[in-house]
Amino acid sequence: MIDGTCQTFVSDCHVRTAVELINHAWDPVVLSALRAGPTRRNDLLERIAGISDKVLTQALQRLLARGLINRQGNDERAPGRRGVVYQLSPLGESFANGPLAQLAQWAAAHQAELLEPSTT
Amino acid sequence: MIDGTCQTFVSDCHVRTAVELINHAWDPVVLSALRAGPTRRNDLLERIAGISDKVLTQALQRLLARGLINRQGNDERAPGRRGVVYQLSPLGESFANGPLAQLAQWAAAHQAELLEPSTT
DNA sequence: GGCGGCTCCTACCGCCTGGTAGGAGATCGC
DNA sequence: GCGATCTCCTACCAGGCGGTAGGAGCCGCC
Repeated sequence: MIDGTCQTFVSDCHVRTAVELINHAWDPVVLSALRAGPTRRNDLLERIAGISDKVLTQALQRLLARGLINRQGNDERAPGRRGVVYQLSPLGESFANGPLAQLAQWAAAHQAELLEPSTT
Repeated sequence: MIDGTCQTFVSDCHVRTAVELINHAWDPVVLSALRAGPTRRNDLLERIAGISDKVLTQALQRLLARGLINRQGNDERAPGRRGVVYQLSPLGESFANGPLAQLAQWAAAHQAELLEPSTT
């Protein structure tokens, strides 16, 4: 997907590129949680409140693969290693503090106007 | 979901609120396509390139239900009515031109740095 | 050594999104 | 009238995300 069909200024295929970054519902939440600084996996599990063990692992792997976060403490994923710490990469920081934060701000500002399809 | 647990400034639960707006991959694409102005359904089908008939209908319904777009030309959805035109509501405009556009801009600017998990 | 905590994996299952196919109803043009 | 076009719906299906459960391997503490 997302071929080079981008005649319009920015918002035709780049939207899809952007959407892929937040397609997995939990990824931006993890990203946002990491804005507080380097965090261990278990702390993320407690902080994020609602995320499951597996989903967090997958989200971290996706974000790692995308280069949005780094892990520190081990060269490879090793079970049991305790010093493992995840943190935002410069790219991830730029994303989390830029568009992601603005998205959240917009949602916060317009939350009242948003008609939720589920709220009858 | 998204209860009032929002002790952190903006980016804990508002992120989830925001994510719900773009959870359906095609919604922001449709929204972005509507930035060009009021458009008929069939024109959207051609313009968006890749969207299927059903998905467009569903996306339009979701966006309508959320108040992000309006339809003009009929009071109710009526099969066959030709004058039906969809356009951004003020809320949708604020979203499409604000955070969504910035998201796309960020994606455009950092596209090269994004390692895609699928690109080998 | 024994126990618990931490990280990570797998297998299974349910739900939802998106794709395909087909059709209904209405309008327009001939 | 008739066909073409447009809007919208339904049914079915594949794939993926997320949740649950269970377990493996390693570490630190007692």
